[in-house]
Amino acid sequence: MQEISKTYNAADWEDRLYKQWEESGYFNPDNLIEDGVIAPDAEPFSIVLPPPNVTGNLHIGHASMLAIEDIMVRYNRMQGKRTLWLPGADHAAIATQSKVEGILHKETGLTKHDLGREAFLKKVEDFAQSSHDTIAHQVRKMGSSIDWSREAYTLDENRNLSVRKAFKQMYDDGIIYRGDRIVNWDPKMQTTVSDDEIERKEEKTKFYYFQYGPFVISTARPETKFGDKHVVVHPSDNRYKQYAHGQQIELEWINGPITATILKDEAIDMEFGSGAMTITPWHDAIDFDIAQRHGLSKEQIIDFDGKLLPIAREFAGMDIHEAREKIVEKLQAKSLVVKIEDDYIHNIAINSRGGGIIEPQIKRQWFIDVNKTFVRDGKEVSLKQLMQTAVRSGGVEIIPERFKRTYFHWIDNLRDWCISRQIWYGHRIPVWYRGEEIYCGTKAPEGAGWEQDSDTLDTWFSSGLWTFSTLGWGFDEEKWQREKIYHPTSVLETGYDILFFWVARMILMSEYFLGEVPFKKAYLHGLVRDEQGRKMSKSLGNIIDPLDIIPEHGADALRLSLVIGSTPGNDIKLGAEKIVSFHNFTNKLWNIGRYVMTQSEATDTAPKAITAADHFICLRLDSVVNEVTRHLEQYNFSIAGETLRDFTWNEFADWYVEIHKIQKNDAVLRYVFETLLKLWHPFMPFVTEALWRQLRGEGVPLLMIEKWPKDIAHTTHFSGDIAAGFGHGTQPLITAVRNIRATYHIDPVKKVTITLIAPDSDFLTSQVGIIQKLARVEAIHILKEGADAPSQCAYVLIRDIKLYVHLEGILDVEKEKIRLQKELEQTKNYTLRIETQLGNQNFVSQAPEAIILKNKEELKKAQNKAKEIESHLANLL
RNA sequence: GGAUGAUUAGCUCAGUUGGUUAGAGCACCUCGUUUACACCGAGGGGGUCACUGGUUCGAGUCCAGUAUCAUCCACCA
Repeated sequence: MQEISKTYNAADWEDRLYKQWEESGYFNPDNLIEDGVIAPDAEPFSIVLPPPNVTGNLHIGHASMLAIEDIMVRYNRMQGKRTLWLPGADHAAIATQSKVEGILHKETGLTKHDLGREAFLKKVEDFAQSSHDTIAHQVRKMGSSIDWSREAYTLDENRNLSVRKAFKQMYDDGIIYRGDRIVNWDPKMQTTVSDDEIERKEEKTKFYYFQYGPFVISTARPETKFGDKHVVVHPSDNRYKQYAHGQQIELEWINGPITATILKDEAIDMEFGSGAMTITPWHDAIDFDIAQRHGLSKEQIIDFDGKLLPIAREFAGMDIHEAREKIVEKLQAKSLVVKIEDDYIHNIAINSRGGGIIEPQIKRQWFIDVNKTFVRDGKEVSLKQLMQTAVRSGGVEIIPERFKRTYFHWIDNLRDWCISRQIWYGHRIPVWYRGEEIYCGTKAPEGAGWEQDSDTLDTWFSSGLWTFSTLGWGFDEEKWQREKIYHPTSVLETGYDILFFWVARMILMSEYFLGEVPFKKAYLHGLVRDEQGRKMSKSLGNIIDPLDIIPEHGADALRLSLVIGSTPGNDIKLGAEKIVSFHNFTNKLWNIGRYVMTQSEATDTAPKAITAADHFICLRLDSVVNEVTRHLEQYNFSIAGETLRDFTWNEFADWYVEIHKIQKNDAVLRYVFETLLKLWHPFMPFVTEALWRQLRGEGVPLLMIEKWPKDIAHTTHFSGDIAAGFGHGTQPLITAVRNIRATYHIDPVKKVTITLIAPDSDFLTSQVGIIQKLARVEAIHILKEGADAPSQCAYVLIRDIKLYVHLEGILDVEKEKIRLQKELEQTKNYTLRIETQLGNQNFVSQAPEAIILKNKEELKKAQNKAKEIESHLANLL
């Protein structure tokens, strides 16, 4: 037996073990089949890694995502499924370009235009590559059992082919169109931004009231008002009923007299300001809609750099922020200013991807029409409807369910998706122009003189295809045919913050191109926050970097602290203390292992005899196996982990191991511990694998591919009557039946049979109907007092009625044991037999007192009075 | 303005279709170093489950309202 360190030193093991796993090839399901670890026709289980942006390092949120996904993947692999976890990275077009522009400017003072498209793109690619390498390293550090052989990038050659195929198909179907529409223009980054990428920030500003002919209009942005020649009021606003819709008036405005037209439109809020407003259709989405409704012309006031156009006359060429005060001065000189408020709170729109203040502009862009209908399975549907149906029908189950509402609400308000961006880093739009000719295809058209559209696609267009573009769709038909067994993927695990950006768009794309959902379940995890619940950010200095934690505490401790205490859709708070406590736990497990190793040999598989304590721990283990399995199936990772921790520490280590010191049963000790290692493996892959190798020797198969424990080695038989001890004489019958149901975990839908023994049968007869209905009782037998109690029953006393519930075959062993413990002193007329199968032998125990011995009290005695306990236990055999 | 969630021990949180005396980890107090572990063990204190009503034999759990906090969506020209 080799010397084993007293404490677990994660750093000594982790890299070595990861290398061993990787070299085994078992992260790749093909190898699992080839080596006979799983059956060739095994059920697939697949997850795509939400591709991290190549904008830098992974943060703690990524670590949490990796931990949860690795639990699912390792668990399902051990369940014998054909398990694939497919990695990749996202080019994050606008975010990455913006980041590199920033670095470039800081380091050299140059802009991307100084370098030119090609040279700048080279820089971005270099940056992306180095980010990618960092990320891949970090993903490994977390212990992620990912199939690196299938790694993909949203902007690599293959994905480009998928994107082109997708674009062309949508273009040919008329789903993608080009149009002049109002878009969110970022003058700083010189690109459009989608509605979802906009962040709003409160700003205190001045608010101006101007005289506009007979009307008073208000605005926070006087600089947009040059071209306003329509004043709009609500149709039912009595203040303006003397004016007719379409009526023209002459008035004095910023640059002289103009003719304005009065419009009546219900979009106006009568309560706000004077209830009258002028519109600037080119620079405001609502004004644009009003103008569209009334067929008005639109005029651009501000150029794409944020400067005023010639319509502003002497202000032309001026930056809009500078111009504002000057325009107001001019209006003041003309006595057109009615009032100026100073503390007006108003929201400004900002490009959340590191850009500037959004200026709405009308621009020719590419859009995906979400409302256009097409024929699918003989029915007219739109993309919106496809997205709705996928979730409504249960094809995609969202966990937690409440996000369904958010999802539907978002779709209801969804407008056409602007997919073109005026940035360089991304998939070029596969459209070519030659004069008036336009060509869309997966390859450049033949012939000279064609020029490709200079815009690129929104990054979410390519990530929307991710579940199938990674499996060969669009670039390798043979691969796709082979691998589409993994589609739809089993589950998508990602943050709720990208429900709209990504989750919804994947559903859109997959439904459109494949006619199926991209994943069967969407598990949405929360954000990781600091101890005080604040977002982690550089400026607050509260960032926990996974790479700082892992060397000191180990990846396992980090994983546990991110999983335990975390429920889907809720943010989790993480502090150093929590990590330390799980570090202590990994060490605890390590030391239990040390004890097991010094006490037993790998050959200890069959026990010579079984004591009551052995039975008890085996029974408990079985119940833990069942609970943990159930929780994992239901995505309750936190509860699964807690159940395991409580059992491992409080029952196995503190109780059974102590008993083992007095009364050794090495086979049972080993059996329980090795089963625990398997159960813990998905949560803590490193320390469990390290212990496994030490317990079994280096040459053995990896714990990673061991079979998940599920064998129920224990059966229980109860016979005789069991007294139920609640609410004697105080509660009505229904309550009693419900109590028994709850106590024995009887399925509420399941009907039971009850027997009542009472002196007053008339009273009972009158109650039969209601009891049957409310307590879901199949049959009620009423017996006269003095009749014999039926067997296989629990009974309860209610006043002077004895109620018996027939329990054959539906007793819950756990609950029953606990209850038995309490009832022990009062009732003696039962027997309890437990059979335990270990190694090919059956062991039978008929010693109920031992099963219900008061664990820790007995243990204390055992420690203090070893002799006494020894004889006590000996008597039980 | 609309929506969603949270409110349980000093702190962080469990509590899954309503059911015996509301749990855990950390922190705190007492005792103990007995060969797996002091990164430990034994024991203990501490909760009007935010508030007010309602439904029920029974409510932390279900319903209505209130308060505080958080997040998302829409935004007023």
